[in-house]
Amino acid sequence: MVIISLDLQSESPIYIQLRNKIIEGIASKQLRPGDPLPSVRTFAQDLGVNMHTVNKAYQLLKQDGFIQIHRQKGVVINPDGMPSVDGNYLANVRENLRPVISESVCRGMNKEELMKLIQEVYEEIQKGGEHDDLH
Amino acid sequence: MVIISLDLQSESPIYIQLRNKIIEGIASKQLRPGDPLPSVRTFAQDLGVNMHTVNKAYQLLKQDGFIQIHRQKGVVINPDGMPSVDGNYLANVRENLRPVISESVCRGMNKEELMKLIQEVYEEIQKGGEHDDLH
Amino acid sequence: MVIISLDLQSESPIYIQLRNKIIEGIASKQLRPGDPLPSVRTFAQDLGVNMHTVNKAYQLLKQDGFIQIHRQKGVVINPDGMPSVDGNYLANVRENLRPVISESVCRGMNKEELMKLIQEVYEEIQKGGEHDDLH
Amino acid sequence: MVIISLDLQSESPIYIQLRNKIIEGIASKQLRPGDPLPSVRTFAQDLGVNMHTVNKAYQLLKQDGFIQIHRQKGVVINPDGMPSVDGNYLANVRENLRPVISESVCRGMNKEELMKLIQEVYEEIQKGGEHDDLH
DNA sequence: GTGGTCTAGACCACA
DNA sequence: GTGGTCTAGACCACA
Repeated sequence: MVIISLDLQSESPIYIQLRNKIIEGIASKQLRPGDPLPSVRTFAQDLGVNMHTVNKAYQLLKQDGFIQIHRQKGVVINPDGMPSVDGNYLANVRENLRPVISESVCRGMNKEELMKLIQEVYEEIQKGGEHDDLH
Repeated sequence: MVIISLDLQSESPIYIQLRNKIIEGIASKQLRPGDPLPSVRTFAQDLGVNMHTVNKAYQLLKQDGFIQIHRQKGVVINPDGMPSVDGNYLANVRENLRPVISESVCRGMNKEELMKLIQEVYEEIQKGGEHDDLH
Repeated sequence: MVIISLDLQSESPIYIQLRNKIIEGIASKQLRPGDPLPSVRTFAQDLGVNMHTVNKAYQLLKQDGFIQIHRQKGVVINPDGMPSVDGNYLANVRENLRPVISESVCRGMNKEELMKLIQEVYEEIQKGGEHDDLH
Repeated sequence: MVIISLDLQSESPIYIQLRNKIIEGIASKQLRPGDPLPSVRTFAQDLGVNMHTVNKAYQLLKQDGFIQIHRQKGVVINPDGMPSVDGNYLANVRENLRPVISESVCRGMNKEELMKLIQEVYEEIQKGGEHDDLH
C-alpha cells in the first residue's frame, strides 16, 4: 500500500514529484534496499496518473541507481545499496542550493537561522520513517 | 556594468535563471537597495535574449518585492528593503529543500556533512560581494 | 459554447477585460467551480485574439485563485471554491472605489442614489445567470 | 499648501491619480468652487513630477468641467458648479463598477456587506473634509 | 526613452 | 493536444 500524494497543479512535473517522493521514502527508511515497488501499471492506477509518467519516474530512479528494474521480479529498491555522493552530484546540489540560500539571505535569514531550518527539514524527513512502511 | 552569465542550454528557463542571478547579486551585496537595473531592452541586448524574457524575470522580482518598476525612473532594487521571511515563504523553502536533502541522505551524507555543504555555499554567495559592484 | 464580447478599442487591456468577463461569469453562476474553460489556443481563436493574451488573463486568474491550470486536464474554475475577502483585497477595493464614489459625489449623487446604483449593478450581474450556461 | 500623495509605482498613471486626488478633494469639500489650484509649474515642482503630467490631469479635469483654466487668473475649481450625472457618465460608472462588484460577489460578499463597504468608503471620503483645506 | 501590450509563429516538455 | 517558453517585431501610453 502506497501513501504518496502528488500535486497535479504544481509547476513541477508529476514524474519529478513521484521520483522525489520515492527518494524521500528511501531517506526516511520507509523504503529499504530490496523492497519491492508496484509495477508501472499498478502504480499508475493507484496514483491516478498516466503509465508513461510512472515509467519516466522509474527510468530516472534506475538511471541514478536508486532502483533496479527486472523483467520478472519487477521493480525493487536497489539491494546493492544507494548511489554515492560523487563530484558531479555535489556540483549539482550546490547549483540547486545557491538560489534558495541566496533568497533566504535576501529576506534576512542569518547563517544560524538557515542552519536551524535545514536541521528541521532533515529531522522531518527522518521522522517520516516512524510511519508504517510504504509498501 | 553587469556580469551575469546565463546557460541557454539549461533545463531551467532563462527568466528563472535571470531572476535567481539578480537575487544572488542582492544576497552578495553586489546589488543594493536603490541600485538601478538596466531597462528590459538594454538588458536583453546585453544578455543576448529577448526583451520579453527579461521582462518576465523583472515581473517575478517585482511581485516578490525585490525590485520596483517605475514608469519613469526605470527599474531599481527595492529601496524600501527586501521582502521578509513569512510563513508562506518558509513553507515553500521547506518544500524545495526536502527532496534535495532527502537525496543527499540517501546517498550517504550525514547531518554534519550536509551542514558543512550548506555553510560552504552560504560563504560562496557572500564572497561574490568581493568583486566590483554589478552596476 | 462561450459568449464573451471584448472591446478591442477599449483603453483597458484585452487580457484585463477577459479576466473580468470570466469573473463576471463566475459571479453570475454561468461558470461554476469545476467547470472547464477552453484551452488558451482554442479560446484565442474563438475570441480572435492572440494565445498570449488569453494566457495572460489565465495567469492572473490562477494567481488570484479563481481558476486552476492543470498540465493535463486543462483549465477549470477552481473546484475548491473561490478566494476569500481578505484584508488585502478589501484595501484594494476601497482604493478602487474611492475615486468612483468621489466623482459621483462631486456630480451631485447622494448616498441613497449611489446605493440604488450599486444595487442595480449587483442585480444586473446576477441576472446574467439566467442565460444558458457559458460552457 | 497641498497634501497629495502619489504612488509613483502604481500601475495607474500619475496624471490619473492626480486627477482623482483633486476630485476627492472636491468631494470632501477640501476644495470648493472658486478655490484656486497651483499653476502647472508650481504644482509639478511641489509633487516632484513632470509638468506635462500635471497639465494632462488639468486638461482632463477641465474637459469634464471640474476646473476652469484662465490665462491670467490661473486654475480654479469651477465656480459655476460641478458637472452633473448624465446618461453617459452613468453608463461609464456602471461599466467600472461591474467587475469590482463581480469579484466581490465571487469572493463571497453578499449584498449587505457590499452596501456596508460602499457606505464606509462614502463616509471616509466625507471625513477627508474635516482636515485643513487643501490650498 | 521606458515599460505595457499585442501579435505571429516556433519548439518543447508533459501527459 | 496542452501549457510553457522564447523570439522578433510592432504600436502606444507615459514621463
